[in-house]
Order: sequence, then structure tokens, then C-alpha cells
Amino acid sequence: MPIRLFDSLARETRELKPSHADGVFRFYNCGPTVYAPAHIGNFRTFVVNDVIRRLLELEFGPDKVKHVRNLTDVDDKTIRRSRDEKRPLAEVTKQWTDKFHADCTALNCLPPHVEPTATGHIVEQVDMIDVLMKKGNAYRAPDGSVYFKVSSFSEYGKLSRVKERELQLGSSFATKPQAADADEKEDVSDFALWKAHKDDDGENAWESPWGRGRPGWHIECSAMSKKHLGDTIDLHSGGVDLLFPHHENEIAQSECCNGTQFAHHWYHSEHLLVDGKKMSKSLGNLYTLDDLKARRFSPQTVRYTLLMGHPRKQLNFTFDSLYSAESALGKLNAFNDKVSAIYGMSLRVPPSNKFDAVLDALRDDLNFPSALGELFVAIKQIESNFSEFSCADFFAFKQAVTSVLGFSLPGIAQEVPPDIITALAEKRWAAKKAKDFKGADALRAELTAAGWSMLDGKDGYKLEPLKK
RNA sequence: GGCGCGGUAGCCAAGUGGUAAGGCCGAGGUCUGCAAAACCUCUAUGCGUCGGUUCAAUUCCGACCCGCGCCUCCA
Repeated sequence: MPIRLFDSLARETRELKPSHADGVFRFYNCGPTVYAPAHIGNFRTFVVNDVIRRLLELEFGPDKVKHVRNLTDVDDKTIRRSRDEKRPLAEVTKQWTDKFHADCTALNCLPPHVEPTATGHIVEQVDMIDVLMKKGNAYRAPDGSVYFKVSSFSEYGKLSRVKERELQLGSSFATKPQAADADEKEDVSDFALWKAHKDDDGENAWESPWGRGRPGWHIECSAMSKKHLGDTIDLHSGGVDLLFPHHENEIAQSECCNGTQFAHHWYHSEHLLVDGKKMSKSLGNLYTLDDLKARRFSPQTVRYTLLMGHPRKQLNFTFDSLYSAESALGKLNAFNDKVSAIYGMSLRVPPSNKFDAVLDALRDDLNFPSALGELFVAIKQIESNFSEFSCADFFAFKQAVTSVLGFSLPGIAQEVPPDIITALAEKRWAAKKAKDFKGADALRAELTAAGWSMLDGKDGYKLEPLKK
């Protein structure tokens, strides 16, 4: 079964396949702006894209997928932070790039093959703008900024249907405040390719044929995609909010510059909501991985939570969903422990292909809820009859859960208890062995009061922190 | 105002023109000094409302109600 994915441009579900002769699937995924910790809404998109990457590698082979994800390390926000903190831009972006990488690792997101930065590709961006100028798709404004001339690209709006949007200049659209650069542009829908240097930009400026300045936001993806993947890529993805104007503008720039189709396939994942509202930096209702770690939720639990909903549907994040995810993941871990211990005994049993349905659900437009459902169906069948569980089934389980869905098993982080807790636990264990159950119960109460739960096994015990 | 998405059990969430996957929670059970874990069993005559098409609709069509996103930086 081939991988099929909804295409935002064609507005239908279409098969994913490499279009180049070398058979390498070219995948570009819009990355973060590195000026603050990414929140779990951002990570929903990155986790979804990580599963796409993993699925592509399963389908085409690990060396037949090239995954590029950029880092936006120069823009209004990064510069503002650098100015506010009186630190060089590169230092600020390095800090948050490192943090982003650490969070991605914790969430089991595979690093992209190339992770280009905007500041590392100034030349490529200037070159591209230069071509657009020469072709008449761009113009230089009096202040030295360069804008893309939207009216020069007849297909502008094909992704977001923006033309239909502008037909009605009715209510809120017309009452919006004018953009700061409105005076410089020939038309309100034109967008900046190159921004002339302003005092607020400080040292963050580069020379160009149009004067000192810095690149506009959209051009970086077009330039970096072109450099690392070529003029035409197989899949371009990001969050829905990038659909307009970012991706619409990328199409305009790239197709005008290169004279060929930019991306064969466009994919947009929906937003994560918190308490029914979009999670965003401006609203301030965001959680970072660290916020959740502080409440003792592991990154694996977060990953599971982010995969509980269909990626093209908004997902409402709640602490209930986190608890639910944690329990489900615990079940997966328990199953894994069990079958890891017994699978060797079932070498002669033929494969049952019970886990095929999991992968097929994923191949069918990334249906995570269905895939997770099929996973538990398979597990339940196996639990009820281990005699038919084969070695092949074991590997199929591992492949689906670990390689493709990208969970680590065991995924429940074991927190090391403080010495005083361990001492209490030792005392209780000794009391229990001596059949002093009264004493043992009293010590359990002490542990509970201290926030720890003691789980007795046959030959020992485990300590787990109680959830806040 | 325009563009788009959604409303399925206490919560989350798939799905199909022929009568509702799965997870969480809850209840009962097995096990256990206790507690937990693990496993087993059970839990929607019903899929926002009202009409229509059909032998048959939650699934198709229409209207309406409600929620959310985008149209401005944004995953």
C-alpha cells in the first residue's frame, strides 16, 4: 500500500513518490524561528513531520529520503530579542537552536539531513532576488527595500485562494491598520524580499546590490530549498498558519525565479489548541516541554499526546489527554516487556501480520488515531493467545511503535528518588519481610506523604513519584 | 464580510449507505499481607438540530444552531 497524503494545493489525497530519476524523495519542512523555546504546538507539527519522514524511509529506504528543515535565525523577533538582551544575534539564536535540538531529541524526532540557516544563505537569497529583479517580478522601493510584485505572477493565490479572499474587501480586512511598509509598496499584497537596514536592526545587516539590509522572511525557504533539494521538491510541509502568506509567497518566488513547479505536494498540519483556543506566543497560553517535564510528564507522553488526533484536525490539548496518553503508553511498555521476554520461544510460529493494519492506517493520510486503535487491537489479540505470537510479530510490533511512530520503549522516565526516600523504602521492605505489616503500612503512609509511591514486586520494589 | 475546518459515549477519538475501532476514566473479576502493576469482562438502539433522497443515513443533499482556525508575525 503506497503512502497517500492530503495535498493542500490539489485539495485531494494523493500518493507520495519521488519524482527525480535518482529515486531520492525530496522533503522540505519549515522549521522554527529560534528566539525562544518552542512550545508543544510547534512540536505537534515537528512530530507529525517526523512520522512522515519515518514513513518515507520505510517506504523508499533510509538513503532514499532527503529531509531538509530550516532554522530562521534572522527576523524581527530574533533581532528584537537580541536587542532587548543586549547580546549578539548569533549568541541568542545559538542558545535557542541548542534548546530546540535538545527538545527534538527528547521527543525522538530524527534530525533532518540538512538544517540550513537563513544567515548562512544570504548569498543564495540575494542571488534569487537578483533573478527576480531581472525577470521583472520584483522592484526596489525608494528606501532600498525590494518587494515581490504579486501582480507579475498570474498564479498567485493558487494555494490559499487568496484572490477569492480579496474579492470581498468588506469588513475587518479594510479596517486593519496599514502595515509599516505600506508607503513603500506599490500594492498592499506585495511582500518584502529584502528589507533595507533600519536602526533597530543594529549590526544585523548584509551588503546587497540594493544596499545594506537583511532578507525578508519568505525568501529563505525558497533559496535554501533550491540549494539543498533543487528547483522542484517532492513534498513541502508546515503548519496551517504558514499556508498564507508564507507558502503562497514561496511558490511565487520560486516558480518565477526557477520557471518550474516548486513542490509536487503540499502538506499542512492543523493547530494544537489549549482550552479550545489556539496556542500561540502572542496569547501567552503556551506550554513548553520543560513546563510539562516540571509536572513530571515525560517527552514520550507528550509525543503520544500529540499523536492522539488526526493531524489535519485541530487537537485540543488538556492535562486529561496527557494522563490518558501516559496510561496508554504504559500499556504499550508493559506489553513490550512481556513480549521481549517470551518472543524467543515462538521462533517457529509463522507471522500473523497483525501489525500491518497499523502501518496501513499511517499510510492512509497519516491516520494516527486509527493507527493507534489498530495497534491496541493487535495487542489485545496477542494477549489473549500468546501461543501464536511469532518472532516476526515481535519485530513488526517494534517497527510500528519504535521505528515509525517513534516512541521509545520503555518510555516512562524513571526518576531517581532522594536518599531519604530510598532509606524509608528500605526500612519498609525490611519490615514487610519481617511480616511487620503494621510498620510497613505506616512507612507506606510516610512515603505517600512525601510524594512517592512504592510498588512491591516479587523480589524487590520500585519507587515512583506521585503525579502533581 | 470572505476562505476553511469541526460538532460521535463521562473525557479523548477513528469510521462506514446497511445498523458504531481504539485509548482514558468508571464498575466487576483474577492475582496480592496492604497498596499498586498486569491481565480478563462490562460500559453509545446512538453519531449537533430540523427537513429531504433511499428498501436502508451517523455516513449523501439542504437549511439552521454551536465551536475553532485563517484573511496581520505565527507550527
